[in-house]
Amino acid sequence: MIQLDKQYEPGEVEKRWGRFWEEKKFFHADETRKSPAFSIVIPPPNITGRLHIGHAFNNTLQDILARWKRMQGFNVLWQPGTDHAGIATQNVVERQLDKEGTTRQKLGREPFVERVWEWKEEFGGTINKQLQTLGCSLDWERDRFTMDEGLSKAVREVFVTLYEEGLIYKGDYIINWCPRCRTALSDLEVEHQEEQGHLYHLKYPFKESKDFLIIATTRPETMLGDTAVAVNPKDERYHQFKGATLVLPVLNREIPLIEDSYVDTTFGTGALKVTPAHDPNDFELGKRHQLETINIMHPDGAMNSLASPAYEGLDRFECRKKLVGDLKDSGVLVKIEDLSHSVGHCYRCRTVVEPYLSKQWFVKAKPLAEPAMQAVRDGSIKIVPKFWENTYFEWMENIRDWCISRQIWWGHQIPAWNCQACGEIIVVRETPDSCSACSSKNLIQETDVLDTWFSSALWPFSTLGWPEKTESLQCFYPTSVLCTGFDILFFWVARMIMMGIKFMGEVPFRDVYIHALIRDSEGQKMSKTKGNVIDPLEVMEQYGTDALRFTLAAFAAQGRDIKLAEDRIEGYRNFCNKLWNASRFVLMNLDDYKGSCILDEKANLSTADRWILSRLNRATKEVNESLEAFRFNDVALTIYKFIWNEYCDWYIELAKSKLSNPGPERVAVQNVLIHVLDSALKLLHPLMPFITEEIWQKLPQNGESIMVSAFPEFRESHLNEFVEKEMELVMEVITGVRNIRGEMNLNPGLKLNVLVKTQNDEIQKTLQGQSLYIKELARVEQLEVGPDIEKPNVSASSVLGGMDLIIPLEGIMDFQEERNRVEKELKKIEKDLIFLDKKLSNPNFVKKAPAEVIEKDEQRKASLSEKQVKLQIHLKTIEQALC
RNA sequence: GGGCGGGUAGCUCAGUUGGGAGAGCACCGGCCUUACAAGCCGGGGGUCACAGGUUCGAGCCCUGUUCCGCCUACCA
Repeated sequence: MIQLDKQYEPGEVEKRWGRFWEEKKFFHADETRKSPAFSIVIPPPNITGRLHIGHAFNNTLQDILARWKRMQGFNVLWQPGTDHAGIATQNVVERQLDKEGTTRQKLGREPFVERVWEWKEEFGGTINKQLQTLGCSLDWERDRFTMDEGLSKAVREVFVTLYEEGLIYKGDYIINWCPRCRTALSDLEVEHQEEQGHLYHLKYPFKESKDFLIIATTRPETMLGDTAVAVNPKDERYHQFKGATLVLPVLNREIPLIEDSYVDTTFGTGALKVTPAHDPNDFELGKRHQLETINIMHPDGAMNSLASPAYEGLDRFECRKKLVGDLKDSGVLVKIEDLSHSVGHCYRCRTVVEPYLSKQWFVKAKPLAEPAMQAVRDGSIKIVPKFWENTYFEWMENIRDWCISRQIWWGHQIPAWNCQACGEIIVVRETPDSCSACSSKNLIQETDVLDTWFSSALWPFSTLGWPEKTESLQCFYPTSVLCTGFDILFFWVARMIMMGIKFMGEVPFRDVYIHALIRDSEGQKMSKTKGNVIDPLEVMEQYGTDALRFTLAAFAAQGRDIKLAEDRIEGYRNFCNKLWNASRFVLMNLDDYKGSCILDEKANLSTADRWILSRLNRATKEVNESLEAFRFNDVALTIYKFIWNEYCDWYIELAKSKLSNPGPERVAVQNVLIHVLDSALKLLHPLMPFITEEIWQKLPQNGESIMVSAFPEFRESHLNEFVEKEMELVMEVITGVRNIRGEMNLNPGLKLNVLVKTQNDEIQKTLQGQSLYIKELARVEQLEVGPDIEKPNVSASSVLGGMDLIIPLEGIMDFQEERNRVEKELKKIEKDLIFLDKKLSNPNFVKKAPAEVIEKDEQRKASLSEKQVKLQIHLKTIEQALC
């Protein structure tokens, strides 16, 4: 006899089955298998990462899909791996060095990179272990890292090919520069924030006269790099100064007044200071007018010698302060206005980003973006929910070249070599030993590394062995679904599509499922600094992994953000326990059971049996359809309701009476109980893998694991609308009796006699046939059903659809309670009748609404009227008794 | 500046073709009914942000307003 504890204890169970699945290699995907493939690549978490609620959410959804498809018989690959996370990881190790009182510069490049590898070996596996704890069925044998050998080869192949095709180029441009990380950033890596700043108005005198222009700037220190002042050619205010020369204050540099239609006449004074080396617009302007570019800053954000000795060495913000003071003293500063404007910050360290002129590598984006847009347009890739397609197109249409070089050390070093003899740039797959132009052996490799997202963009095929033509690639590319948050739609998803199409000639995935992001209960982004983090590991510890996973699935509606409420987790923990106890009940009643979980189709099934089978099939249908459409919340809700509100609340209760006597009825009920439980566990398994495995292993089945058992399929033959109607009727009577009992404060233990008066033969037959259920579940002593039942004067009564429910209460009747109850109900009926009357007396409604809608309303009106009359009569007798 | 998402019960959220609004938690009343008190039974609670419009009929479709959140953008 199998015994379960009274409460489900997840801790030990989860460890046990996690190990079991691992040992049995159930997560392993075999590319030689014949069955159709289903593949997902994990959004590779950073090796610096620790499992946060976002990971838990993202990976739970993927695991649900993987487990579901696996049970459906697909050859499932869920590809694991981690990302080297260039800047983030470098920062972590740099902080470590800082504690040791040293820096990466002191250490030198190679030893530093060595140090990062050491760090990776020691701590890089954390996130994978945590994903295992979460139950993720990733194929760990295929674990990849964006810097491992194969992926590095892919990166090199892609870089060289793009360079050869002219899609990668190097040049001097204004880029976003983080002075703290001392590297370039792509446009995406800059986070803009609206901040309260100042607009400084400065006087720039003309060389030839005493006149001056007033220009406005938010970054006064950049004036040290000014090489012109620009006005709009249409701006009549400045026509008289055409061709004039100005003298830059402080430095006394002579700079020209130029005309360019870019200048907005309505902003400030309509005169714009031009700093080509420190502003992207000014840079373009400078190119158009062949202006000199003067870079006044060191890479760390301190001013250099070109900023004049007075400011050299000062940090940009100190310089601003000092300069403003000086300008004020010298009368150059006219006024300071408050101005709120958006300021860019480094997405890794929050430092204010500086537009900075430097030599960088870029990917020409337009030619790659075009086919990537086409793929979504023609449906080769489907984005779910669809509204994200707009955002995708919006960005892709305005895409700008991608700055891919980073001045850090941790990452893929750019495969380009500079010939020290002739200046040739050599970009090749294999490290060259001499210059292709002048044969010099004096070559130095480019020191920059690639943007981390460059290697991530190749993830769907690089992980499968590309550029080799591997069997894995053949089998699993294109992948089936990509599941991710919208925060990396541009960073990652769009770039994967571009690279996938370019290098594989085929989209990287068929569906992109974009889920919401998890926020705290205030709707704020969770972050350690705010202290509003829900730690999934703690939640798993406290409530169990299955409860967490189910909660996440239940919250996964297709919106934009999720405010996670902790009490919901508790609620779903209770659901685990409910399932546990239902199973406990079933197993307790299986001592003499010789059968299996397979439904005995020949058995003589009761109405309740056929009802639960019908309901099971509806649930099965819904679960499969919802999973197909990535409606995880519907999946969760459907199973929850089925297990709790139908299987537990009704079927198990209905089953009890039939279980009490040995015989064929008991066997049949045992069979249905176990069959439905088995199916429900399977439906639930993708969401709650651990508890379902634990219970399933105790059922009379001979499979190895629920995770490789067959997922339930919809069977139309098990739908039975007639039986569902019958049971609805039975439930209505039971609920009706309970309602009266509750409302009239009758002792729950008190056995009642119940009369049901009805003219309807079907109802009579059903209630008489199912009277046992009513007696058991409503605690009824005697049930009498018929057309000519006399209603005793002292009785509570309510009118249900097509029948009157009468409960004689001689001696225990509280007339006042009954009057309140009936009056309450009459009020409701009156309200409904007024509404219906209005509707049905509207000629337009009767003329235009579909016949079935009108008929439905008319029937409702008739039955409500009948109910009203009966209740009024009943109320009268109550009132008489009260007098 | 442009775009997107949201405003539904006290709280957190569902609501897939338009036919009188649902769940969980919280609340009220009653129960240790031998699977489960992390439970069972019953109950109360909503002008579906606001204003128009389309329609016989709108939480759902259209227009406008407003509040919250996000993305995007070269007005110094």
